Amino acid sequence: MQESMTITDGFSGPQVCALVGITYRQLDYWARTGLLVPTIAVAKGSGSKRRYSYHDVLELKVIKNLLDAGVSLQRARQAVECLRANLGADLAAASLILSGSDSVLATSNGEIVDLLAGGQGVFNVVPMAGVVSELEEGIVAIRTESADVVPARRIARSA
Amino acid sequence: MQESMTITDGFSGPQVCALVGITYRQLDYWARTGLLVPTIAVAKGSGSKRRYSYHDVLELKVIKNLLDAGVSLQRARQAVECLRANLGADLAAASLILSGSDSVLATSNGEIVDLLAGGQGVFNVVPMAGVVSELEEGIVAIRTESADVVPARRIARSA
DNA sequence: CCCTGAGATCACGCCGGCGTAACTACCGCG
DNA sequence: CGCGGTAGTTACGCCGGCGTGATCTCAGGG
Repeated sequence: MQESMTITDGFSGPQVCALVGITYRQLDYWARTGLLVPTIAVAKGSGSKRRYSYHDVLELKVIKNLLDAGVSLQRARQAVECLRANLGADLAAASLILSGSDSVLATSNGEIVDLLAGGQGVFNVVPMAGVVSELEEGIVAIRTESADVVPARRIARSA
Repeated sequence: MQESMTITDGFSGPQVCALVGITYRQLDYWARTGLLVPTIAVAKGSGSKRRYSYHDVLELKVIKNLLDAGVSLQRARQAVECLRANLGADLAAASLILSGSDSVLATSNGEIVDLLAGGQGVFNVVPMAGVVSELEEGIVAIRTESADVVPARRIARSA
């Protein structure tokens, strides 16, 4: 998926909103307050376009899931930092765990159990497999929609 | 601990604040908005006294821990409901898990792992052992303080 | 009875998060 | 160039949660 995407690709603001299931207002607010700033291209004024990477979108999806679980944006900030510190990890096989001011990407059930057993306070656990698969489905869907539009034009050109 | 407490005992508002680590304003707001209404005695106007049971205080401690983990009051409401539905459970050996609109008191690591594996979305996990032990320590402490005051009077009386 | 301490209540306002509508600017096409 | 579509920006206000200070009421003691 990522391999087929070049650096000039990425996702527009509205695309991201559709993929992640959030309002444009939310996305804008998060960009403005520095929670999640697009890594490919920031906004340069009215009429310009932000550009988000695959990893940006994944992070946003995690934020959304945390919000749905009643977790605050402040706390979600911690999750984003952890994910950005683990850019190369195999996320689909991991669970992101927030505990106090620590954050861990646990890669086995044993690791999770150990963390929970050693804990005081509440843990927020984000199984990443679901996040990744859901996002990939969404990306396939919008790429398919875009492809539907483009080939029609190309057919017209060759005829 | 609970056995030594009769129905007329319980904890005052300010005692609860000290035990749980919250402000009076918070406690008052939660009582007024119905998040956690004291079960022994509600407020009956200015100058009256609320009275909280041990289980009330335990629930409040869970709420506080959830807040500290960035979880919203709305979500904490779910935790309270689950705990109230399990009044007789051995809480010290369980973990409270919030998942979507479901809540479970898991009593084994295997159960926790199964829940996490079957999940979409984010889990809030509250290991109850820490909550219970911390609360019991706190209760011992305030009972000790109260006892310090009372015996001194009794010594004076026998001398 | 009066006073004091304790607990509850009231009132105002702050802050975060974001809904909603209107406005601005950019880009591409004819 | 003009126009329309699209995306970003601005502005106002709502709501939840609660800090802070002032006020009210109850209960007990002198």
